[in-house]
Amino acid sequence: MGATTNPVYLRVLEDLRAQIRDGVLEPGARVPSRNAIIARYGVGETAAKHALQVLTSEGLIEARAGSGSYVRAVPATCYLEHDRPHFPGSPFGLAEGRAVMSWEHQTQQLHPPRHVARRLGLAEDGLVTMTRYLLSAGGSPVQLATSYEPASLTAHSAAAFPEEGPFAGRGVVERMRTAGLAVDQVVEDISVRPSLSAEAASLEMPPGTPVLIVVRDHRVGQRVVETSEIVVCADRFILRYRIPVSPGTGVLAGDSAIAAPAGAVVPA
Amino acid sequence: MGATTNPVYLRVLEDLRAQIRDGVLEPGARVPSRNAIIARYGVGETAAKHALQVLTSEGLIEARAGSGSYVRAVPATCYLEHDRPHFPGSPFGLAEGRAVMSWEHQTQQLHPPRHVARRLGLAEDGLVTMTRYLLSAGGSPVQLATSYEPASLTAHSAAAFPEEGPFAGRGVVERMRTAGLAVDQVVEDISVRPSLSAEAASLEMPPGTPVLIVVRDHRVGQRVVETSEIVVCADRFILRYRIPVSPGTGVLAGDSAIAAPAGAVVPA
DNA sequence: TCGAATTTGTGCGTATGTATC
DNA sequence: GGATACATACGCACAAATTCG
Repeated sequence: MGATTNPVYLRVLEDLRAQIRDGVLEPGARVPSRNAIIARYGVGETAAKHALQVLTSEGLIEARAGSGSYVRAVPATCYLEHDRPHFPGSPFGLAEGRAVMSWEHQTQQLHPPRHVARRLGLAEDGLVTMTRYLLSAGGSPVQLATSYEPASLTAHSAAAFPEEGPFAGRGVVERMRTAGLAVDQVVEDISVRPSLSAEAASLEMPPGTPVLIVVRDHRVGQRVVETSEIVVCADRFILRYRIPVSPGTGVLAGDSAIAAPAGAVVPA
Repeated sequence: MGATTNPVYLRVLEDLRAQIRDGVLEPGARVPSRNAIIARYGVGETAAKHALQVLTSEGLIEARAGSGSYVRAVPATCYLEHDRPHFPGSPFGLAEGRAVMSWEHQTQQLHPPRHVARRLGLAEDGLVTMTRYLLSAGGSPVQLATSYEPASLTAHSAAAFPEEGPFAGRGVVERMRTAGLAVDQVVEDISVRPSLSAEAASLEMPPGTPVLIVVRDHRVGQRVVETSEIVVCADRFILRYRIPVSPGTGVLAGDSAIAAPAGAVVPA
């Protein structure tokens, strides 16, 4: 029948969603099968199918043909603390100290994709140094990061490559300093999109489930000297920013701490 | 029939996706209807339906009942800058100065949900002051925020209610100061989940579409004196954090401005 | 202004292939 | 091999929204 009232599948969908959220259906637990849903909720096959499909596309359940649908075992959502010092390619580290973070990296020089060239303010034929990172903890992948910097900036310095030479793994700010560039601002843009299949494979997650994207620019004045994209699975991780509030002052100190005087707080 | 070879709907799906990607179907253009797909590709109704549905869930097209499906003209994703000073209930403001942000709010006292009580370190029967905000720009809703603070903290001060009296809209830090509480740290946790139907209604978006959740705590030492949840549509908005790098120093000053000095500022 | 045609949204049943147990 | 479950596929029906003559 048509939907004179609320759609039938919505009733099933929201009930199951609630059960998952509230832990009635624990991670790894089996979700009622199509036939079970038909019987329990008194709906048709289409509605049952549709509800399960939406839950799948939301990343809440995972369907295994021949077996059943299961609540996705989210390994206890993890906090990624901004600026755990410090891992190459990313300013985020695991909050739990025990989990050791390891990484692989791979650097090459190439002509960047257009959107990167635009971010860096580069000409068509400009060369960039691109470094890919895969950060893992306890054997399972956590973050994917891709960093771009104009090759011309560091070409003649000891820091031409992020992960080689005396400045390996020392961070963008310090490396840029050796090239005479004083980074004065970092901008991080946080967005969400469905994962591409390549990313999903690297991060060992089902393709299409949402990922958090952090695009981070290192700037010298208005000029962007490095830009990177950090990809993390959105349902396993929470990004945590800690913002100190200078105790002496009153007016919105907490909020403005992020935009104002780091000088007073950070040891020189 | 079963899928001995490639699924039928995939042929349709990938053809349409390619046409959208390559600009053959421009933003705003009409996508072939169900019947048109059936005729043109020689597939059944199910396949046509399924292909269109996947394109919809990927956000590539937008379906209007009675009219047709159209290539989605992405509504120019908007930046929400952290700490545009300053809007009640949220530290995020629109990057574009022109767009005026307006807000409604509503305050009441009640016994908080468990997860809030836990965050605030409150007993079972504790009372909290809850304020809901709906921030809009140009007539359309942008952010939904809910703030909780223990009623006992501000009960006897002039700042008992966030949006009344002399401290209306002055921000959490300043209001807490009048109650003798020196906020020294703000923690923001960023996560993603599918929108609940109530949220979706308030934000005028389709239910189930992912939303960005920012859980923000104001802390005095280890004690959380205010906690709030900010909800924004993940499709349309990008959260932007600007982090200043103190020019004098080298070692990751920019990054650590946000987290490292915690030892010096926050009492363990 | 009204009604017919179109299109999407939702719903039903059924069938086959294939993976899992 | 058999039972179960999901993926894909067909067709059909009706409600609600839109469009257009």
